[in-house]
Amino acid sequence: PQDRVHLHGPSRDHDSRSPSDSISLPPSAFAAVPTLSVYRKSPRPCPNQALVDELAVLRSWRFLQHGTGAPESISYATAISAIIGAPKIDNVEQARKLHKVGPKLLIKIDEFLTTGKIAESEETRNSAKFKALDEMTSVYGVGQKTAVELYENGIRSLEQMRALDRWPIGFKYQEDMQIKMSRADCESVANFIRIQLDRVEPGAHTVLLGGYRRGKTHSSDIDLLCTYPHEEGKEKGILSRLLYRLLAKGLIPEDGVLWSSSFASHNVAPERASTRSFDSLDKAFVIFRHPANGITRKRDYFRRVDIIITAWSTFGSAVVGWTGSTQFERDLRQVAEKKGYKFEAGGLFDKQTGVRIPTLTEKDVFRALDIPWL
DNA sequence: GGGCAATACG
DNA sequence: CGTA
DNA sequence: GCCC
Repeated sequence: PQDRVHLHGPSRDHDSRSPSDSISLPPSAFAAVPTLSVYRKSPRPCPNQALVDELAVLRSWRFLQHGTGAPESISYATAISAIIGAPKIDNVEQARKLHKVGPKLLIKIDEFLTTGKIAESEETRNSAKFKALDEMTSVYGVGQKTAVELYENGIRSLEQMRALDRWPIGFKYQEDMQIKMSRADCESVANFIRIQLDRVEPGAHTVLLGGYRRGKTHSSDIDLLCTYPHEEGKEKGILSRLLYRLLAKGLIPEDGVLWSSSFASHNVAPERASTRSFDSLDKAFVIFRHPANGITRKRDYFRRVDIIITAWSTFGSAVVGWTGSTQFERDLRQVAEKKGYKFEAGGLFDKQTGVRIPTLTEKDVFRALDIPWL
C-alpha cells in the first residue's frame, strides 16, 4: 500500500507534465508546493520520477527495518510524497524549499543531481538482507517484525520459510499473488463479482477503488466497494449473501475467505456483535479464483480481492477512505482533525458532538473539509 | 522533546 | 502482530 | 527524518 500515489479526481494519476517543465523554476515555486498531499496533484510518472525511484528504495529499506509506522519510515514517505508533488528539481536550492525535505534528504538529492544516482540506494538494492526481508514480507501474514525475527534466526529464503509450515494460506497462493494485475484484469474480476452480486441483490452498485482508481497500470489487489444506491439500509446482509454465492460458485476457494466481518458475526456472541462500532464497514478479504478465458488467461489465477459494503449515506467517505494513497489518508485525517472533524472510511464526524456529516459523494467530503478538487 | 493517521479484529 |  |  505504501507505493500508492495519491490524487484527487478519477483522472488523478495521469501524466500531467508539460513542456514548461523543462524550464528551471525559481526556488519560490518550490516553497509554494503545499505541505500536505491533499492540496497538491501527484502525477505519475512525476517530473522527478528517477529521483523518486532511487529514494523509494531507501524508504522500503526503512519500512523493512523499522516498520511502516516508524518515524524513520514516515519521514521518508512524507519527503518522497512532497517530491512527487513538486516541479522538476534541477538544483539543491529548489529542493531546499520543499516542506518535509531536510538536511539528510538534501544530501541524497544533491548526490542524485550530480551523479544521476544514489550510492546508498544501489547498495541497498543489492544487499542480501534487503532482498531477503523484501521477499519474506511478500508472504501473506508476514510483516516487518516477523521477517526480521526470521532473519535473525537464519531464515533467508521462501523455501526455508515454507519448511516452517507456519503460513499455509500464504504459501498456497503465494505464486499467483506475486503476479500483478493489469487494469483489464481488475475490471474483469470486478465484473465476475458484479454478475454474482446482481443475483443476490439486484440494483446493488459497485466501484473499483484502491490503486486501480488512482490510475495504477498494475495492481496487486482489488478493492471493490459495494452499496445500494438511494436506499439506506438495503445494503445490510449483502456481504454474507455474496460470499456464500461466490463460494458456492467456486469463485472463492473453500479456504479463500481470509477475513470477513460478516461471516465472523455468525459465531460471535450477540453482545460482542453489537459492540462493533456501528460505523465500521462490512468487509471481506478474500482469494478470488479468476477463471481462465483461453485467450489472455490460459489458466485460472488466484487474486486478492477486498470487498467492502457501505450504506448509501456514507458512500462518499467510503470512496475516499478506500482510494488512498496511504499518504493521502494520513494527510486527510490531519486536515479533518485540525478542522474539528474526524474522518474514517465509515464516515465524517463532528469531533465535539460525534454527529456524522452525510457524505453521499466524494466531493461532499472534500467540501466539508474545504479541500480543493484538483 | 513531542508528534508523526487511524482502528477493528482474528 | 498483521491486514486493510 | 523533519517540524514545531
